[in-house]
Amino acid sequence: MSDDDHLKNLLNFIKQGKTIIKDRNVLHFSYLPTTILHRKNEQGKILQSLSPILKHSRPSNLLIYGKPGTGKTLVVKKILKLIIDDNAKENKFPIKLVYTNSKDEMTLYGLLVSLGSQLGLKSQKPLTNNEDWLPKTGLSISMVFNIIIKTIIKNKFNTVFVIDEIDNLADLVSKTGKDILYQLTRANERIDQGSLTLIGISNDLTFKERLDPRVISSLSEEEIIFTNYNAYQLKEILLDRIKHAFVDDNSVEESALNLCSALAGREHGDARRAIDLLRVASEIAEREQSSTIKPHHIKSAYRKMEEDKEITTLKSYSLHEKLLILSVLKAKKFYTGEIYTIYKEFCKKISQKELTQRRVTQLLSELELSGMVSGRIISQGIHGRTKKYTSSISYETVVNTLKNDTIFYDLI
DNA sequence: CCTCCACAGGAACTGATGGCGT
DNA sequence: ACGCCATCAGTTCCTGTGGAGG
Repeated sequence: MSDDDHLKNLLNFIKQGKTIIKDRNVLHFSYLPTTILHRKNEQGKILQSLSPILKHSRPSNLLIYGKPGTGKTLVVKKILKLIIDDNAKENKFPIKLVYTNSKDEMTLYGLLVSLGSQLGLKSQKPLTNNEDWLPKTGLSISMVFNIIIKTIIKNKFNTVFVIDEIDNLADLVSKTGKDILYQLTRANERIDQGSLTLIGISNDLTFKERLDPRVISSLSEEEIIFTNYNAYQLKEILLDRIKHAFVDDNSVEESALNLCSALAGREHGDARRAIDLLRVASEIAEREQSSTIKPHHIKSAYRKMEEDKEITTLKSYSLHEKLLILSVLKAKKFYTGEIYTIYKEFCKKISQKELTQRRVTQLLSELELSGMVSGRIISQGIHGRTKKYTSSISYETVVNTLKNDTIFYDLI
């Protein structure tokens, strides 16, 4: 069958209404109208610890842990929406909810500005002079912080700051040496009108060890842990989505469903991944004009997602990082010294100035963090101590991704 | 038991960028 | 036009170290 014929067939298939997907949106993790299953306890706890805010007194700060795809953010957003809606009805005193994700804001400054703009601070200079505003750049961190606190006091806001992936922020804080987290947790001492509550969401259970002990004591007044979903729970979550997403409840074969939840359960019980997997599999099945989703659709979806992830990360790398990946693949013994030599040859071939070895080890560590390569420190006695790298991405994938880039012509 | 290799990885610094107010 | 401020890629200089071989 030619490509054109296949497309025509598919068009007919879709026109005849034989498709299996009814509502694609349901197959996205963050699609809210479906229930958040197995999180009753956690929802209750969060609501309880936030309840003082409804009585106009200061609730305790809250720290929420859980691996990715355990529904932390979803649950928090749901509860905050509930509180806001309820508050809007009674309209007694203003509650301001502010959500930021530290991953979206790569810098401390950006994060604070994001918080500020959600409090209603404008980034444009206002016409009247006595109005507060917050420029997107140019101020010192402490000035931005003071403007935010001033706004809270002036408006008597009961503010809840939700900081997602707060571990990331903690890293930023320790890198820059600025004490923002400490100041945030203690800001209440400066606020006589209104309040400030902090909800931190973290993927990393150990991140607290990296914090200032003063911050820990006030930040973790309450802690809630979202446990990983097991395969059985994942299956129930998927079943719930299947009910809404597909034309027919039986569109997903039992064995495929089991495989899907097992594959996702193996990787830290990540519901996001389970749902993504199902979505990609259903798209593949539809393209094959199959009436049901079979296990092999799940398998090819799994492979496709793995490869897609590798390709997108690879593409996002800088030239030197790409060169280093190539060097690791071309190396024979995989030691840092050898990789660096190969890398230098590559640089000479394409007449690029090579980076220092120090920078290269740093880049290699960064590549290791993102999972592109894995390294192991080995000691060879008199031959010194080094690190041995292996690439987790295949040579073919790298070549296929980089071959369109003319600069790599001579290297692959 | 000591030495000494071949790096790992921390700290401090530089120079460029980009945007602010005055 | 100038001084500030934050950020980032990259450099320079440095100390630390596991264990084979003497």
